[in-house]
Amino acid sequence: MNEAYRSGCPINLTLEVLGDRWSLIVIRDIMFGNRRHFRELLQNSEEGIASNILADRLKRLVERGLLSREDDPSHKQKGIYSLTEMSIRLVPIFAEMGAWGRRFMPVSEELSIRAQLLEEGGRPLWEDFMEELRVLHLHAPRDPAKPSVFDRLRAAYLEVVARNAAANAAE
Amino acid sequence: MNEAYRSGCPINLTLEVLGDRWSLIVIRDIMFGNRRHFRELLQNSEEGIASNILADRLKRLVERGLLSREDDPSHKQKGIYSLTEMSIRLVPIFAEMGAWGRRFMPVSEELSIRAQLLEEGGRPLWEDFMEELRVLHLHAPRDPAKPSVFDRLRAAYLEVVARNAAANAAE
DNA sequence: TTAAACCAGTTGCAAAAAACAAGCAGTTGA
DNA sequence: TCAACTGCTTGTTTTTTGCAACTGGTTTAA
Repeated sequence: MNEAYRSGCPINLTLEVLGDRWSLIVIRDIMFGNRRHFRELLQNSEEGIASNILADRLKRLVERGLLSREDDPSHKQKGIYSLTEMSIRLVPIFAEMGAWGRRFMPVSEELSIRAQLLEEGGRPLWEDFMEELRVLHLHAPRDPAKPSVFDRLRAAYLEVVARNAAANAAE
Repeated sequence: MNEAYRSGCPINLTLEVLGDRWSLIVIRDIMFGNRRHFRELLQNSEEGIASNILADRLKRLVERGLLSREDDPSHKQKGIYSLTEMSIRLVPIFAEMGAWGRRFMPVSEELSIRAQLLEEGGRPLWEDFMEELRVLHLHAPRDPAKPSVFDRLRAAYLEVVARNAAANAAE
């Protein structure tokens, strides 16, 4: 019943919905890691989110329209979480946050290669990626001629992982 | 001494520094409202920040390099808070957050006119604005030929405020 | 058919952070 | 000299976070 916002400022309102240490992490994992189930989000979490926090954030994000939840037809207990148009449009914010983090924070190569591609690709790439996310999460029709940005980001990430694993094995 | 980050992901690292409900609000007020003293930030706060939270955030942001603090020569007790290159480079993130907030959240006209201009102006305007912030906060040399983005944002805001005040008075 | 593994969470508790209200000592200007 | 102003601090309550164990149901494989 607490629908009173602190102010009508767009920055503030964005912060009131996303301004905590976990909400964007959850959306990031769904968006870039294509994790769609509770356990996937919990167990593959790079940052080690706790199950109660994850449950709370998923609930809140669904309530606020940033995620949707459907039952998985293949398993009675599984739920499938999907992005909505609202969260798909966070791509530019993620891209800018990634660029800023890469410039000023001690990022790891493996985890920042995707941010680098997103930064270099610029807005046209972001638009392609958002269109792909709509196909993946909103059941929008797919243009089969277009190469997948998602696959490109994933391939670049796996390449760095493999290269570093090989370098470590050689030591 | 808790310098252990949760992960080396750029998104996560950005969130670890800025992912709370007040840090970006404080930077926003310094950046767009040109509030440079503690009391200015406290008393003009649209969202009503508490003094202990403000003190804590200012301290943290200075420690992490997002703000700098100098003594005000005109008043022995006053401190002047300034943006750093690190926080000036948040302009694109603010612009994207503003655009997202405007699209999806119940923003007020008065407080979103600046976000609108920033969105419409795009990256060239952001660059101009960042250059101006460097003049204002980093003592960088000013190009006198360039019209001030800061003044344009401020004028647009005051115009909306005045228009709405006139409309209310006429009722 | 039955046991083990898997599923999405929940519960209880301690610690940390946020929110609120009041107060403080030094500084300034009249 | 005194009121107003300065950047905070202190004490208390409330809320959020983090951790670990647990729950009731489902699926899988022997």
